[in-house]
Amino acid sequence: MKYIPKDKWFFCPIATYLCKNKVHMENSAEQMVRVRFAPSPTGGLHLGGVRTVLFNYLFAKKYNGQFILRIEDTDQSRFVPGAEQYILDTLAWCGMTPDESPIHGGAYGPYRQSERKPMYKQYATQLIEQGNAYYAFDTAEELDAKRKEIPNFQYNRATRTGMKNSLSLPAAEVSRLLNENTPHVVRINMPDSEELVFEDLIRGEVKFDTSMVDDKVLLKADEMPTYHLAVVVDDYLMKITHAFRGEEWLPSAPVHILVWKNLFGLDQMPKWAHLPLILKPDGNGKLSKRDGDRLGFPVFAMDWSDPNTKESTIGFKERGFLPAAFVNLLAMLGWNDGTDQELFSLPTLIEKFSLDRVHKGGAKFDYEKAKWFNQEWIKQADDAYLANLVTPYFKAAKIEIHEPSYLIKVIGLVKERCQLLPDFIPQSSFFFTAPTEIDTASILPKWEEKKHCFFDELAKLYLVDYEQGQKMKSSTELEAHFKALATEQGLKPGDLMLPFRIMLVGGKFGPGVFDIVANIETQDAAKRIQYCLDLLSKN
RNA sequence: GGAGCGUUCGACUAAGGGUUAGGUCACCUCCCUUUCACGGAGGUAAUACGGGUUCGAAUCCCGUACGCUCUACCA
Repeated sequence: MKYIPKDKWFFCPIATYLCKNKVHMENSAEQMVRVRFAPSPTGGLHLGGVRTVLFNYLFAKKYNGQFILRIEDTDQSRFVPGAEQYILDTLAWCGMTPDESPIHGGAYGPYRQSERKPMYKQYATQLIEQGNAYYAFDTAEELDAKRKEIPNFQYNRATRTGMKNSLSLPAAEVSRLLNENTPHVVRINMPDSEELVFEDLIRGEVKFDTSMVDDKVLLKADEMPTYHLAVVVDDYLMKITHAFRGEEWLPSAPVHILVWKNLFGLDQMPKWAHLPLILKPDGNGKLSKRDGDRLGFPVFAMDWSDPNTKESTIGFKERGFLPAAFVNLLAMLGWNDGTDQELFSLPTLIEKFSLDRVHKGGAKFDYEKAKWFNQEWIKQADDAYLANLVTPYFKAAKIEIHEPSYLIKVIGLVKERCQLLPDFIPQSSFFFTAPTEIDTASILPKWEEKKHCFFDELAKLYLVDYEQGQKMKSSTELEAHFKALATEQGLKPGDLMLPFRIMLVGGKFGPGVFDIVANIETQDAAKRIQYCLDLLSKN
């Protein structure tokens, strides 16, 4: 294909033809793909939520479409300050920038439902006029009483005649109540027995019998829409072509389908895709924040502290996950590309993503595997990039970094043994400061005078080397020197390695012993040897 | 209770009528490294159950079981 400037390809018939926009869009081939993520800003963004964003984003970008963020804040009683900003921050951290949002703007705003309030009532009125909805005057108390009285009370065609609404009351009474501004809601009028069928992009054909669904509230007493009305009206007004949401929404799909049918026509309706749930590692339920607290892993993308309850919850970001790893592991929960590949960058995901490879069944979250993904991404990550991310942890641990290039070098040496960013501290602190905790217990059993002499000698030689300007620089040189000295004294080098390691790092961990000596100064090494020797003498 | 959705190793998944049911994480063994990790070589381990259809079923059909989601003037 010849190159077509991006701003020109709209006008190029060949490009339009080749453009992948039209996949899954059989009924309206010219439409631009538009998807939305529509969270309610009530708290931290949970794994499942971020994955919904991801699939939206991947799909949109795959087809050169637009990804919209719409804030569903119709429930004023659940408003939580900061939650919207948190969502924005999370998307930014993950690298999934919306094309349109409350802060990015766009041609279909406003993007907060609370600011769209005046737009909904007319649609509710239209439904009433068409006979697809009705006024209901029952108070919350009356409904509660009803629910107590009848165990599985449903407001539906069987019960609505016994309730206070414009279907059961005489017209004059209804007008009176309306004129007196009696608080009321608008409920959908579920038809008697109609089969509602739609094609779910993931599950195929899904059928519902309207006689089984109840008369959901569409417009609340405060004239705010419920989700059921808002999702339809806004998806229509914002020209959404594909609607992705969690599987928990499937049972209310018939309500939305019916509203679509009666308001805008089914041919205007976006394609639905109900994503499988992310399940808790043990048991089978939907993963909740509680499970993370209980099992010791994050569930939210980033730290969240609730301004009302003051409760704070750890996030993947602050636990030390790389955004690339987080996105990668989320993508693999319910999707794969059909090959054995598991490591994908965001651009690769965009390229490879396909809805027909999304699973139907829920996926249990496995924190161990999540950490493996992170380790893989740490291993691939650029050392300077990691240095940046890790610096705050060093500050928190009160370890001073004098020379950034030294940090970068150290990171290259230790990164393959770190699963999470904070692991860099124990894995590399000894490159900066002498260990304070020495695992002498691991030395003592095989300790002997000969070894003491050896190390005493080694320390002296290191001091000499330092004073002469550090002639021994490379780890190979240091190793050769060490082994020669050991052999000279009739000792097996191998028997000295573990004690030496412990003297330098404090325990049985860390990179190659001579890589460490080569990076700290020989004077420093000498000091550590002496310090440990003193400790051992005391035992 | 009702409706809807789902069900392959412990976990994530591949295989869409014919494979010794494959890979990855975790676990175990060994090699490398006299640490840990990385890397390498092996190992344990699965088609929920019962009927069909078929020469042949994880795969198609029907039941059953189990699980989950929903069943608010919450999303």
